[in-house]
Amino acid sequence: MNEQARIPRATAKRLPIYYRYLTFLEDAGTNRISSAELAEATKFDAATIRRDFSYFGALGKRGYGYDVKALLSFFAKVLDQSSLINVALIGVGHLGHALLNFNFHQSSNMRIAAAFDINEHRGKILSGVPIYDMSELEEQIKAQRINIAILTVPQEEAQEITDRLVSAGIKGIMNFTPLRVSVPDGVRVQNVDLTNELQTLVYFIQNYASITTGK
Amino acid sequence: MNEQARIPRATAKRLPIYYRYLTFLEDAGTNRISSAELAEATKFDAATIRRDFSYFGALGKRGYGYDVKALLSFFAKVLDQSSLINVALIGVGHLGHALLNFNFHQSSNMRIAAAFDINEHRGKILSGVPIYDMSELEEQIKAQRINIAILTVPQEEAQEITDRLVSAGIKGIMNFTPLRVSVPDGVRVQNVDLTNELQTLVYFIQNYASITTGK
DNA sequence: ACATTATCGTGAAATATTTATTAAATGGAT
DNA sequence: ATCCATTTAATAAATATTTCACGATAATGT
Repeated sequence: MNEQARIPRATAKRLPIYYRYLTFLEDAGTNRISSAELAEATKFDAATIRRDFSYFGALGKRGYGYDVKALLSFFAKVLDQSSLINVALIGVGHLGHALLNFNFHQSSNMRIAAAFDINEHRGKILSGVPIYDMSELEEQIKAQRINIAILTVPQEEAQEITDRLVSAGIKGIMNFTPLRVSVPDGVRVQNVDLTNELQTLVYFIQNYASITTGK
Repeated sequence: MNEQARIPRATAKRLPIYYRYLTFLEDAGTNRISSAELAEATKFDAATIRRDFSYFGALGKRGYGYDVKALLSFFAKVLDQSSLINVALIGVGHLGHALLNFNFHQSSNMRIAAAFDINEHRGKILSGVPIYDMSELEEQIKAQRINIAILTVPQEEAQEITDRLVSAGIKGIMNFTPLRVSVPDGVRVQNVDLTNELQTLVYFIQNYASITTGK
């Protein structure tokens, strides 16, 4: 049932969550896991989990569950955990600083390899990451073959910098600004809008009182 | 509640985004806006936007578009922008610090009114927000009638603190930890998992190359 | 060896969401 | 005043996603 027909997006978004929990289980020495236990930990419905896994083939054993090691090494391949992925951070303000200290590498194969800001920090190394001046953006991104960027600049600059990122070869942007930036086809933007998340939370509390599940 | 049939969740999540853009338009002195223009700014499909608005009744005029002021004041009511909403921040690490400096109040009716951490910062005031010791959690949350919390504590403590928050009356949690915490019915959790967002971005870039839209 | 139990995989049903289509209404141009 | 381009609202169709329900099957216990 495979030949890699495309996986539903909703499933794709859950993949990293499964992956992380599986690494936790392996570290804990757990050998087997059922969809029901996985559901308990991830808060996704057990049937959803089985369905998700089934897109990749029959990974489990009936009456038994899933073998943690096997599942983990399979998902490691799916998520391509084999190589380190370098990411650029654009804008080293408060949030940028926090992200520099946020150890992505600890629980994934990603790390911030370069950060950019206007003058203030240039030349410094913060949390082991060199800070470059914005003028070096294209040069460094190309030289370091980075194709993912985290954008934490003031809203006013977001579109202009996005354009520069795209022309430097960036293919994915995690956008922390409230502006919905425009990008050409082939570039993907993941918006992380903290004010919205909070406002949505407030709205749901006031209007959908008894429904629990987030995301 | 009201005679209003319940709005789809997908729509509810877009509401704050519409709201913010409408405030921007009003500030800019724009009087009318079409779904197509709104689509350009928000990156949602114009038909989706019209459908979203239509759940609230006929807010627009055919052949004309939407009146910015009218739409804005309507959404202000829907999102209950009338009163200030106090939020608690639990955990003042790097990310917590960034959130203290992140001016939610500027673009919404929310603000962090109290922050909690173990000893290090207790008694201080950071970015105008008093920092309390974790031991005062229940007391302060009840006294200040806070029902939303932002959780940026180490994963190991997340569930225990969540339980305390819930028993103190918290109804909504914006969870920055990778742990999927358990909460009773009536409490809503919004997970913001930065590592996941990045990993998802990587996955989409590698597997869905030409599809742009995020979220 | 056999029964019992656990648990997957999946077709089908149910929900949810987006997109296409069309008729009706509006404002502005002629 | 009439026509035309615009643009919504409503209905229908198409997609996407989740959930149900159950047969199939592996592991375990007797």
